[in-house]
Amino acid sequence: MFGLVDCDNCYVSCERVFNPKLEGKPVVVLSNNDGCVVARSPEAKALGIKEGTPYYQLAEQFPGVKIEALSSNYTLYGDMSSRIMEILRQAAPSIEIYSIDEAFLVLDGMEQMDLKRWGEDLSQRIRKWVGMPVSIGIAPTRTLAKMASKYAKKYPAYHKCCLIDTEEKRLKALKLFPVEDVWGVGRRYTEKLNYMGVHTSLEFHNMSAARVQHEFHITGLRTWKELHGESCVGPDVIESKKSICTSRSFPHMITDFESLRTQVSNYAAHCAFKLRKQHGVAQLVTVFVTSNPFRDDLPQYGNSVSVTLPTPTSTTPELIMAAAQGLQTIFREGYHYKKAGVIVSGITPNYAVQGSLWDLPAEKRKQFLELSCLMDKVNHKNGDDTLVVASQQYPVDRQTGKAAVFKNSILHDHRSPCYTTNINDVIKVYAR
DNA sequence: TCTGGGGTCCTAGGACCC
DNA sequence: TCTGGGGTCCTAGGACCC
Repeated sequence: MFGLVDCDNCYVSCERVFNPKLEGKPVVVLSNNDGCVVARSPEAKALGIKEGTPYYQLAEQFPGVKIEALSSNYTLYGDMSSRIMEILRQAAPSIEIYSIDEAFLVLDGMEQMDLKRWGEDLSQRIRKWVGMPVSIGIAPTRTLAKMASKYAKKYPAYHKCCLIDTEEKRLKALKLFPVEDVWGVGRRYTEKLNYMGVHTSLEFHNMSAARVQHEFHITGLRTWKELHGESCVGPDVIESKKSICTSRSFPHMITDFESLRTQVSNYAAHCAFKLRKQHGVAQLVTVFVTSNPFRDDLPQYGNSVSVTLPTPTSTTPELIMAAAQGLQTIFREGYHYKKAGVIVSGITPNYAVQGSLWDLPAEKRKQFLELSCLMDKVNHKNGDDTLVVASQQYPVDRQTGKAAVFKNSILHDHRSPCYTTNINDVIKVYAR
């Protein structure tokens, strides 16, 4: 049996733990730059606020309604998440962390227990110890466990835990569950299934395996098997990432190469940091830029390029240089750029690096690596971006004397304090 | 004025090999 | 007029997830 633990309205619930005044009100949490809605309280959902709604449209769509809007605070959510995961680790034989607000539990050897009761207790414990409401689904496959958790979330009578452990329950659950809500069925598959006259997961379940395989390939067939109770969707427990991406939209559009290069340098530096953190090195650096697709009045442009490094590396200077080199080949004058990003891939462990004839001298790389690790240490101790490579803050604004990077940094005007990780934030709150 | 970020997997088709 | 057979690897794009 598998369990799936899912936080209810994760980001909003995190905020409410430390600000109880938000209870019972429509609350939304916004994406970077306070761009659009990424999380909603039940009250906000009831109002009809859709996920992904641009923040500025809320006032137009809901005139006169008081909606609490908060900037996202990932430091807080990440810390709350790790507390919950720690409880799960102690509760289950093994867990697979699936995302910041979800984890699968592998319940091997617990089949004889009263799993319904066990799940209800676990949910209550998390609520009591961390303050987070969670819904739990338990079933023979991960896909069915996901389905069960949605039932647990929707119907209070389940007491936060829904168990699918008999044929009867499985078929009943399938019958009442829209196929588009099945894990593994996205927008495109839904369109196709609806066109074929399939609307509930039971109808999908009743299709022939051959037909499913033909129309939806191996991925669709796996989902189909999972609904039949055959476990075949892997946990994807990935110790180290196969690719690492850092990308951002800019609050103000960028037209000049220097400013864009500054942003790209920062993203490359961040990728390098994440890479070192997982003890990896990357062979490929991809840079992409796009204009603003919402501005019909402006010419559109988007492009990407990959730069292969002679030798895989994780040093900040090398990855910045590769990214800047890539940017040079795709940058075009005359466009208003809204977003850029850097992806590093071809990742291997850093102990198995194959050298190259055309490489940097070993001594130079060693220096770069030592420098990068030193930066990590200083930045960990004193805060992000205490030490940066010069190109990350170039050019300096002649009027203000401030670096370009600060001129275009992310906006988050409604961010809550980092209650659990920053003592200064906590002191400020109490002082108020 | 203002529209997010970060991943994985699969498949088809092209390049290349003998 | 006619131009083989069998394979691997890589990449872009499309699907999915949160």
